[in-house]
Amino acid sequence: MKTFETLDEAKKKRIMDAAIHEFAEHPYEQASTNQIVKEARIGKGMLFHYFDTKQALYEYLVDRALHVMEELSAQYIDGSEPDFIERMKGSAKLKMDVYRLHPDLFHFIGQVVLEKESKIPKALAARLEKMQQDGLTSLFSGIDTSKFRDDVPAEEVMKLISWSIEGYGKELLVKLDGQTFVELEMDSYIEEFYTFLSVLRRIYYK
Amino acid sequence: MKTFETLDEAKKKRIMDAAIHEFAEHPYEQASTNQIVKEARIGKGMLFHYFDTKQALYEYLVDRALHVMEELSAQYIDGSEPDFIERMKGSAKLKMDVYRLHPDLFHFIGQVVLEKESKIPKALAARLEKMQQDGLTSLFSGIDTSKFRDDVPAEEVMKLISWSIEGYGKELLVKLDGQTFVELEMDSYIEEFYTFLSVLRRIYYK
DNA sequence: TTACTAGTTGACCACATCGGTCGAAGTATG
DNA sequence: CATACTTCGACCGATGTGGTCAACTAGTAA
Repeated sequence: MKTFETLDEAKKKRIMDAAIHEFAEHPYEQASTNQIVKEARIGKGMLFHYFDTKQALYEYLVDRALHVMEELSAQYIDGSEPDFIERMKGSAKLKMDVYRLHPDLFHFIGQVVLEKESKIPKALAARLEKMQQDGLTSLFSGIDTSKFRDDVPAEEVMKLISWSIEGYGKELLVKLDGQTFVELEMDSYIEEFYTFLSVLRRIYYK
Repeated sequence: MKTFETLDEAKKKRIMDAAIHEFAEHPYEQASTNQIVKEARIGKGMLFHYFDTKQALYEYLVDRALHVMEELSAQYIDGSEPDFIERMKGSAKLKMDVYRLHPDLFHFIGQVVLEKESKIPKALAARLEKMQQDGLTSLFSGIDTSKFRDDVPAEEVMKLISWSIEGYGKELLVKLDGQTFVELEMDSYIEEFYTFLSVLRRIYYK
């Protein structure tokens, strides 16, 4: 790990991308260091020179992934915004940007969470749990529920809205699958998303 | 395969359950026949006596799975029902019962669909595709859209409703996770589900 | 030129697991 | 006792694993 940090950025990125990609697609035991060095176009020796063991590489990646998510979450999600849909908008944009900039990050973190017996030290596990916890509370607490229609419980309104946005996002991902994003196109998708949110507002707000 | 059909039901079920479970959790190449015989509590020799190869076992399982799904789909989904939510109700009940009676069936079929280069012969692949196609059309075509509220396009109303039901179902699964189902409890969940549907009706119908 | 260093490689190691085989032991029937 | 049918799991060659290490390269200093 000592020498890894001093590598030129391009090679560092190649290695981390390859490793995150591999760990995103397979659980820890099935993820192959052979596959990682092949995709990163480095010799096997180098990987074990930078990281003494597969486990050390894994923990390094989890740490970096959590770091990125922590930074972005703070940046995108405003816990003081009382309007539910407005807050969901931030969360949706967060997801979109993560998908664009770090396509494998969500899958990677997902795999870490799914791991049967946690492969990570307590300190990392705690950060991971905190992130999950914060993700929920920062979305659903401190919301001004008086704006919602009265004939459905506020709790249920929030669930229905988030399920709808989730479904919309999933459909969008399928539509975008494989497409290379030009910024201009992206803007039109965001436009469409905002109209979708206004529909939800019409349906679920007074 | 000749002798397999003549086994006593209990052993047959043990083997099929074990095999479907294994193929549901891993893609074809990673699924282990060793694991299957262990879980089914039979010797390895027997498995390769009933099915000559892993591939033959796999194809047999896909055929049986499709058979079950085809039967149940016909039984639960009424393509002539013009009310959208009513039709979704049938589909939701189908899913619930499959989860109860054949817990690994959905995952198994999902894995078959995900397989990069299809491991199944054309005849099976065609049945699989037909099932997926029918699943979509039988849910969304021939619906009486005049009942929907006018300020949102009918297409979008149907998506919103199905996303909401999907979210509800997923939450229910988490709640039920690990719980052993007593029929009585089950009824109360169905009751709750019907109230949920009536909420959706209030929201999305005129 | 020579000597030393730092970076890099992939053949190689012991081990595990894979799909599949097969000789032998067990059981039932005659 | 003999014959036939089940059943088992040790075993096979092939493949893949995380990790090592002798050897090669390129640059620098004397």
